[in-house]
Amino acid sequence: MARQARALATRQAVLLAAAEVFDERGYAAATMSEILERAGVTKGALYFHFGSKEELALAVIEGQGAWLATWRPTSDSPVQTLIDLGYAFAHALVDDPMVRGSIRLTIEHGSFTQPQIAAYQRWSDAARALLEQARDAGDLHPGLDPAAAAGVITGAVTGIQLSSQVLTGRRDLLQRMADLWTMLLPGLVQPHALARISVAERAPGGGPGQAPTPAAGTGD
Amino acid sequence: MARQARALATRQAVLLAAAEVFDERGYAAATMSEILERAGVTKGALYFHFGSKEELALAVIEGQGAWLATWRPTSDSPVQTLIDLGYAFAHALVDDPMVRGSIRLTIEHGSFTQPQIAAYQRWSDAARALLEQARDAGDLHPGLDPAAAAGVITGAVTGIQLSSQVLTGRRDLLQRMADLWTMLLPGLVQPHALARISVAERAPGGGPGQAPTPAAGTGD
DNA sequence: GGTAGAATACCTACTGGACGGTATGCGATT
DNA sequence: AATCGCATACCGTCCAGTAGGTATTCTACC
Repeated sequence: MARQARALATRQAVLLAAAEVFDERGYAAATMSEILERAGVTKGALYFHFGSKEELALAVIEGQGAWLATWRPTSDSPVQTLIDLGYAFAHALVDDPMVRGSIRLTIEHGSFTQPQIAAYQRWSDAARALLEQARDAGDLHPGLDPAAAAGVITGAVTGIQLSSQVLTGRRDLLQRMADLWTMLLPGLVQPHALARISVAERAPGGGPGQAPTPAAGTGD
Repeated sequence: MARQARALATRQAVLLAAAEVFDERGYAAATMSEILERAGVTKGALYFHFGSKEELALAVIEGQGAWLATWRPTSDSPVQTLIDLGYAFAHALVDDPMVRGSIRLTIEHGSFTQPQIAAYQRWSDAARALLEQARDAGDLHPGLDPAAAAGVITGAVTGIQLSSQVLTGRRDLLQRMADLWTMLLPGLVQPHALARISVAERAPGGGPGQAPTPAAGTGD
């Protein structure tokens, strides 16, 4: 597909710079000039890889899916895996510029319409799949709808993350995540399952590293 | 202060139009031209009342505080009041353009920094006050921190609202709110108190109407 | 293994348009 | 008659995108 290694490198540089600028300024306020400058490439190079500002933003959003796709279960317990996923995501929100930019663009629903619906859906689907496993294992409260719970959890995580960012620059994100799980789990899982779950973060680092295979090309 | 009734009317028209446009496009993508057009006023009129685009946005954000300030407890039970407040807010998010625009601007943390922190804080403080009352009444789980719970609740509501907007244009907002309370309350209040609380929406309409006294003037 | 030439990858300079904000003037209200 | 409230016309700036040329890398053939 992409022929030269050099091309891949500049493409990645552009994507990273774009993610950073989109994260800091938002889509509309971000300027191509700042992205160019930060990536250390020229306008011609950028527009060779990405046909427009919007196309570039879509490629950044796609990075979120790439991150999620690298996630692997961390426990036999689906609920525990869900909690671990939440913490890994929280770390990515602090450390991984691609994820940060992607999330900001996803939250800004203005300019586009379809793509960030897909992004939300991906998270919700992942959570629902884990919750369905938990239900089948008899861990959840009877009558609890995994889809509804998945919606609540993804929404809550989204909002927790957002308020943490606005209020403290995400400095208290981990604490807020712990608070969320502490208060939410009793309404989801039965007491016998609750006893086997660690609500606090387990592994200090956690999460997939930088995605090895970058976003699929949306170019040309 | 404001001398003529006509002036107040145009000011309100501008504010309303601005709230709508900010809600639909976001701060940066919103143009003054569209606000002018929708308000049916000219540039001179607008800039007489608001010195800049940012000042106009701040006035819109202030509408959120005005809405919250008109809220009055709806029940003897603080927790029930909190739930009712959530539903009233959900209705305002659907019906009240000022609240919608204000929320969108609050969520976009890019251009400003201070004001929307205040907006978040107001919600968090309101929730914390109610939760402290609930704690003093012995309704909460012992050891539960009202401030932490308030943070979780405001964050969760923020995110629920946001995902509902992106995914369904807020059509399922009420359902998602009900889901949230159903799953969250067991982690907050003790069983004996839980029995006295209605998690579903109680009054069909609900919430303060359009704020009678508009936002305090930031113009001069 | 050297070279023509064809893609591929990138650079520079420019453009057209839109946008926020201002200067100035004029009727209405007090 | 003086302030208030608003209208019109204009300005400087900045930005996404493009046109057209240049460098780099790959392929093919000798």
